[in-house]
Amino acid sequence: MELSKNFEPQAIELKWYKHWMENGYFKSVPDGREPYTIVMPPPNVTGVLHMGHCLNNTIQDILIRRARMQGKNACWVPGTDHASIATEAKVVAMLRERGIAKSSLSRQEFLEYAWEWKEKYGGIILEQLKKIGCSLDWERTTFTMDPDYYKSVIETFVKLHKDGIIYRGLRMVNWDPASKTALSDEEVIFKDVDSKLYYVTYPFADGSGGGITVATTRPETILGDVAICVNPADERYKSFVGKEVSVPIINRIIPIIADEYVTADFGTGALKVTPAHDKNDNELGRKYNLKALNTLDAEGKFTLQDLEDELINDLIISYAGVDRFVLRKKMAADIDAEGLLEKTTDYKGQVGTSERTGAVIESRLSLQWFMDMKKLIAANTEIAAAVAEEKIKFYPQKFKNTYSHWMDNIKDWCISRQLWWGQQIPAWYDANGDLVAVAASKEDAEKIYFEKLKLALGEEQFQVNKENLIPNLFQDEDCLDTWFSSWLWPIEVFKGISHPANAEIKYYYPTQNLVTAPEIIFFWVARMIMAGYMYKNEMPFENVYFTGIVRDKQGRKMSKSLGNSPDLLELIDKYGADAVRFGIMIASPAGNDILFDESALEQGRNFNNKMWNALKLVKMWEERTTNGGQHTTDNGQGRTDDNGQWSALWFENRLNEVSLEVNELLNQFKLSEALKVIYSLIWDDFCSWYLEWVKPGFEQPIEKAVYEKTVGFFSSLMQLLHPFMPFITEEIYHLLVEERADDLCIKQNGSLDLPNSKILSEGELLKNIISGLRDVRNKNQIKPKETIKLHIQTHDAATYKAIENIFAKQVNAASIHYVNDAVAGSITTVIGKDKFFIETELPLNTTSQKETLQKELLHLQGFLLSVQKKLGNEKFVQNARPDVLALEQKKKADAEEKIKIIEESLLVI
RNA sequence: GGGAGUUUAGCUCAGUUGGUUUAGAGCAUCUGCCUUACAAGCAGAGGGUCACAGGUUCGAGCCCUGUAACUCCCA
Repeated sequence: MELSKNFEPQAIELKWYKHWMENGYFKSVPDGREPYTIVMPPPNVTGVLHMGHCLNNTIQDILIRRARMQGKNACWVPGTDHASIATEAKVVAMLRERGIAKSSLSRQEFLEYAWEWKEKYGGIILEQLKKIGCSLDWERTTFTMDPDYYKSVIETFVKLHKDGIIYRGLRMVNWDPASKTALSDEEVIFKDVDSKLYYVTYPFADGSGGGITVATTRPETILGDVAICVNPADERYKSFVGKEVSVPIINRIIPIIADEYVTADFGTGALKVTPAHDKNDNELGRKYNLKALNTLDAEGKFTLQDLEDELINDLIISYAGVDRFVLRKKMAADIDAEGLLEKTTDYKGQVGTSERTGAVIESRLSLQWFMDMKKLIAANTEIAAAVAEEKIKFYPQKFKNTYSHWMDNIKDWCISRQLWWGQQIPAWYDANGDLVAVAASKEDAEKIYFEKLKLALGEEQFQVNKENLIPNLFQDEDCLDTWFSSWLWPIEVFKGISHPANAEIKYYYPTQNLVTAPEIIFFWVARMIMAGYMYKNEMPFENVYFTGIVRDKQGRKMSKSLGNSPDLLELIDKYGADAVRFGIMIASPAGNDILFDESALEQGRNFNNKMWNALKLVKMWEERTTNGGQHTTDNGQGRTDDNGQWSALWFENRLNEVSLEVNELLNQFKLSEALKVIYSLIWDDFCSWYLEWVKPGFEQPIEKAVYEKTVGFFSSLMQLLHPFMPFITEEIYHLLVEERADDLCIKQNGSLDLPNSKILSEGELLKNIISGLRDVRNKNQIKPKETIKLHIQTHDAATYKAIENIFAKQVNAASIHYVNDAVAGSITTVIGKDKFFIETELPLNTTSQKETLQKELLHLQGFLLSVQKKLGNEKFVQNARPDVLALEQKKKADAEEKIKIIEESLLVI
């Protein structure tokens, strides 16, 4: 067979993915094997594959493929999230493009458009995951608004309401004026902004002249002010407390009050209190029984609604409908015109913004549904304990603290959203808008309605008026926070809520690993743990692996707006999926951000190419094997020649050694390190050393046994690498031996033998000799083609005899002799404790040899000195552990011996 | 403001309960090679006061205290 010059990934990737699918290798059904389950964090249904997904899913694929090869029943569940806000925003934008306003549609009509959009664009991302080789069980694909899933979410809500954990209340919420919905605290991102502090004076109402000056970043809320507050200990204002001042522009008379809450050294030490537009002000307002006057509407525009009882002038009327940020400047100017703006200064502050729309959040008093988190956690102590006690393990561990800290300071969760795309809140109201029932269906709600009536009217009256009591209930218009459905994910993908105690949930739950970003530790991870303990009385997963954020070369977060996020599909086309997987995995330890650099993909592609060429080399030997048998032959130069047997023995041990190491690393989730170790095993040990050692001379045959061993090693290497780079490894596995009966994808890992340390250290010696002698050749400018005669002065000729044939070939030595004395007129070098004399035709350059040896000598003398110092220290000798002491003594003896050898060598040069 | 973490070669990172050769790897750099698998390659080399200042110890990259810079989370 003719193999291409370089590895060409495109065709083979398609071929193998199809083959794996056709054979159902990714499909999982419960059986007698141990399950190994991962539920994929469901991407937004409208999402497209980006670097973060690629990293995240590559990691999951590595874990799941490894488990599959370890004989476990590997099940990786795909799916998508309906992503309420994000998707609704996209649908609204799409409608706008078609000239349709959301407000012109009924809920039903809007949802029809949304589903149409979902069917068309939803799940593109799942197709893209196939390109990077993800071995997901596609038959299990789940969507968070599938009928069963939807039903489960509703049932969960009803039950939690019944348990008193979900409640409805008028609270200050985070309001997103762009999408006109409430948000949870977790959806608010704080950002640093350059703003201004406006120093506004409120004149005393008694006309005594003067006033009190407050510093505010938000003059646009001034018309909602109901008090001025100072710290009671603040000497400057003590006499002011109890006085009244007048609010600029509207001339409302408000009191000056005192409360510890105010910090005396911020601004002027006086705070304006606006209960309708600030959380803390709202607290103050409640404490002192102050009215909350709302002056901003749902879109963040000025509204007169709450001011109608007051004297409103034309200026105030002109504010109606003006956007908050425009209003800020306008009002500052108007206050200035009244002579009440003392000054403005620059100020670096923070504002909350919406995670989805980026809009600046308003605190707004609003009637919403909440979950009482403290109550929930108190009833399920395992939620906090499981992580604290490491029943659920976090990688890296530091996130354990983050989790605990959040748990300790948990706030109620606002779960209602003023959106249509999502699970509609199962609350029912009567014609007056009063809440009648929380129930999964209208029928249930009506039943409850009648029960309540019966209770209120009495049986008799109820029966009489039954006919006239038409319920006329309507459902809450709002829908639930997306995360209120995703928190059921690991349970409901196996129908654990909709069909409890079914065989699947029993088998697959709890899952083994969750791989996700630390950003959603509160949004999702913590809440899944809650749901797990509440509904299954069991943790949802054993391990959580937190990936880092993918950043560009300059450390900037990848984002659409910066345009620094490369097109993944293009990268896959250019480098191949295996190379992309390699590139993204090679430098991404758990929890660390990864700096994405295309050169890492090049490294991956080069690695592919290296393996491809190794394959070509091995295939060249296939037709030229010989049955020389196990005996050694005389190669005519007085050296024994084992035809590669020793090399094969060495590599077998090296392979075992590294395989054990890789196992250990993977058990600790050190994926990146494991890949590095495999990379080096293949490139350095296998290609650079082993293949060169067993490589026959030009057009010479290779020992059949060695050839077969080599094919076996190569296959094992592919098996070791397969979870990381599935495509090329499967391809090479099949090309190495044509007509294989099995596929690497499901090949089971065998048990590993402990390596023989003697062989391994001999291998190290061999490498050192070759490197050392090549260095000498380089430094003395001996051309690769020129042969040398090698004389070795050693006490251990036996070890050398076994490997001399190998290093002779590698350093192009025509002959090897063992001597007892220095060889005159040769280049001298010291490797380990042995002296090597190199005879060449070239004139000798003794200066460079001397320099090298002297440098080495200096280093050894310095080293010896430090060891001697240690050993000369009585306290060390008394206190150090015996094995440490013995080691230091050995170091000393070794150094002294080496120094002696080098000194001797220097004498004869 | 509260909390967590990081600081080791030009870059990205390893460095296990303190002792294994006066600190390791990959990439990048430099030198020499078109050697019949691979120039997307081969062979070799150089490069670090382990952020800084103290301390504990016979012994510190690792433990303690302080300082500085950076990052993340929370308010």
